[in-house]
Amino acid sequence: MLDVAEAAFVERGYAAVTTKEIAAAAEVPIGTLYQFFPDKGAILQALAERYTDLLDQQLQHFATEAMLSLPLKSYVEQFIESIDRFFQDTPGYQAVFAEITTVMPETDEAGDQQLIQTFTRILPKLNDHLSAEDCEAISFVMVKAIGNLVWRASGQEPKFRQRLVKETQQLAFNYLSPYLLAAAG
Amino acid sequence: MLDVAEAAFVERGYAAVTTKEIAAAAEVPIGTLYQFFPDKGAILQALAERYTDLLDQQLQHFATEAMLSLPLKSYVEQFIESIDRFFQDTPGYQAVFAEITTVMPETDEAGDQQLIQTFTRILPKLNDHLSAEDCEAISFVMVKAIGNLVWRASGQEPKFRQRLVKETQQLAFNYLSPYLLAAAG
DNA sequence: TCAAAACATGAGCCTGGCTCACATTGTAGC
DNA sequence: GCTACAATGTGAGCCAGGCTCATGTTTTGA
Repeated sequence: MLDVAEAAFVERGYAAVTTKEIAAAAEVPIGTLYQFFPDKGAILQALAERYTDLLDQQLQHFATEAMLSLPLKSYVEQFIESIDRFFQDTPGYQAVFAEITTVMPETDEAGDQQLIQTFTRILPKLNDHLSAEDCEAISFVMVKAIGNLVWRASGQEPKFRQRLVKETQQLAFNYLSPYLLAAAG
Repeated sequence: MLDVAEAAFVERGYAAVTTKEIAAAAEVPIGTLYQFFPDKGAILQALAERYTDLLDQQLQHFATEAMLSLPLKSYVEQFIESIDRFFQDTPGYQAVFAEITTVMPETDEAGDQQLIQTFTRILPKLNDHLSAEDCEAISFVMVKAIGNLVWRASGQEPKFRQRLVKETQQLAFNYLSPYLLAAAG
């Protein structure tokens, strides 16, 4: 049912898809659809949560020993590549989150907050001198800046997209270096 | 008329405001409203263009001799402070652009593109060794990353917001340094 | 076997964007 | 001043889409 809605949203956009269509495509009467979801927005929200959990899971991978022991440069590069790949492989994510921001800003915020928290928990493992405040601010910047950049990049021509991903890696590395490199105070 | 719509959108959000209400508040019949704007989205678009021009004008200020001769650090700091101030002083911008992204993505894209172009024209004045490609990629990153960061920061608690603005300045400076500092190749 | 509870259904309500037939005002030729 | 015609203003109502709820239909349990 969610999958049917997802496919429709991806293809034609949230606003253009009617609840009647979703119900018809899922081969259930509208009444039944409204027993599972209190309103149209809830369908979007359910999808959003599914996606955020998926992306969050990917981030978790960067909390593993193997990853944490990499040089910062490689770590950041792989991190961003992984996000880029997620966006490429999950076209629904974009379709859903483009809408979520306006239709349900709280849900969008909650999703970002989940990612920020995950990242805030990773940071001390890279440098245990960082204060909690630092970690929160850095995570915020990373999630909001990189999330938006990679998202916007994914809509560009492949060649330019490649370049933008590289720039994003540069941006992230240059930003994090002073906080995370051994030389930092 | 635009001002009436703006006030309503800021207060209650685009979706919650009906065209009938706008017409009533502006003391014109709906028919008349629809002579000025082909549809509800056009009102939003008109507001968006007004805002983008306003912000673009602020960016132009950073193409002046006086500004260009500043050290990169101060230049970047003032640049971002200026954007932050714009967001603070122009609550309508946020209300409008939160919607624009989904309701009229082309318009949103066009707005960003206008800012990117302006910035692409400034960059060679800071370092004339940069290729056109470099300039475009850097501008893209700056507009999308900083725009989003400052926007999201503006919804946070004042103290945290301050911190985020500082981090954004750091982010921008660290990113631009290799491209723009004399030492750079 | 039969109440009564639980669930499924889709006709239709309601709201909000937008239209268009009609009213009003403005213009020009006599 | 009067009439014909154009330009403009107006708001009742059309239509689509989100959502409800009265009415079946099935399940449960005594």
